[in-house]
Amino acid sequence: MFEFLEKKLKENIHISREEFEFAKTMFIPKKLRKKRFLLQDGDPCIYTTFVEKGLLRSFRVDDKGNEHILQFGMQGWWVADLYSFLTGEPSEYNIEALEDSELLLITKSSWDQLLNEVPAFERYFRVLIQNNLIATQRRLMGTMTTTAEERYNSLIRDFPDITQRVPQHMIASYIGVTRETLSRLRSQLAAGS
Amino acid sequence: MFEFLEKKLKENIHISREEFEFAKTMFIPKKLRKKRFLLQDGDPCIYTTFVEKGLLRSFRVDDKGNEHILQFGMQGWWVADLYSFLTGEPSEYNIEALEDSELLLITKSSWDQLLNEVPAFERYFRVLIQNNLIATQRRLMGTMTTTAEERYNSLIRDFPDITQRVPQHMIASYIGVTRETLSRLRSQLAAGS
DNA sequence: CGCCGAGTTGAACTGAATCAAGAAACGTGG
DNA sequence: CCACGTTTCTTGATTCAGTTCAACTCGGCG
Repeated sequence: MFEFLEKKLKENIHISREEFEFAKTMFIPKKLRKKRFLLQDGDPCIYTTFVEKGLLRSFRVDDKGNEHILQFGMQGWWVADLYSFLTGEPSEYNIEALEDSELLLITKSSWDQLLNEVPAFERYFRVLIQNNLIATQRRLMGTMTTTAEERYNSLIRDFPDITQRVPQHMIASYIGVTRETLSRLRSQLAAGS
Repeated sequence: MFEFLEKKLKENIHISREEFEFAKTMFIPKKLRKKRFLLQDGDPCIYTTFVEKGLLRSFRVDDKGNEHILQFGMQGWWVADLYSFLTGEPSEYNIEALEDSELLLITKSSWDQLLNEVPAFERYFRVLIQNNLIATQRRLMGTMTTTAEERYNSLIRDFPDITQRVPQHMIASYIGVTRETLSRLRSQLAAGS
């Protein structure tokens, strides 16, 4: 249940066996079946989640009822609504399993304790958040500088298997277009190649 | 020269006088006159910069020659192209002073040393980057869910003095529209109120 | 004085959204 | 294992927000 977390930690930081054993006690293992929710908007996001296995999505629903995906969370990724997690305010996001998933949950107070008692975790999360910030800045500039087609292409370049694992309308709501537009885009791409 | 940095640090973390004195030796003070560049695309971003006084912008120029502003850096903010700073790769961003500015620069190796020797700095930057990530995620979702008008309104709500300090075409390239569109937007707003 | 960057306004154009309808794929219960 | 309803995907017609191109104004500054 902790294999992938251990792998990811060891890739990034150096921690002792005792520290890892201590860390393990801070997490709550949870299995979440496909289509079940880990967080629903209106509720506070009380956990940060590590994906041991499976696939999550975090998304917002706007006033017109359209979904907008902030993040897909695959194996080895962390998923949460950071703002709600840190402040305790109600979240505007939903987190849903797109596949049967095995998760490791950690509460804010356990997380704080972990960062205080094991400085290597402070570093681990700093680097993690740093990389996430870089990726999010890229995606933001992408929405301003590139067309929907280029954004689609770079998504499948970065995550080739995503087309097999998530329905197209969700890919559309990740790159920021309607499903109709993505459908037309794809038929043009298919014709052109 | 270090007043504002000291203030910001003390707001967020607890460090001893010795630690702060040590930190001060790691920074390179620099004055940068309006319209001068701190970073030009193609060069690696070798510094992370704290703005003691003045105003910076970081922006990209796309293939059509249009500018897209990633960030305004006002007093108390940090500015860099994180990716280039961390990897040493050439940057795709420019950083320019919009007002005569007083800056504190720190190189990657000094920064690494600071984080290693003073754990409170590791925490400080983790929190800083975390807040930046939350803000960037908000802005990203904003580009997908809101109109140019709403984005303009929330910008001036968050930074009321920005309209006095930066020309309108730069505000346009921050919210992601052309200057013409912003101009029309504003005349509608003025008429409606 | 003349020039240049900044801002405004108008007209034509365009990429994507919206509205609408149908086809294909999927899974759930009988 | 099939039947039926739901979800997903596609295709077409129309609309719309924002871009592009172009011309003109205004204010500062060498």
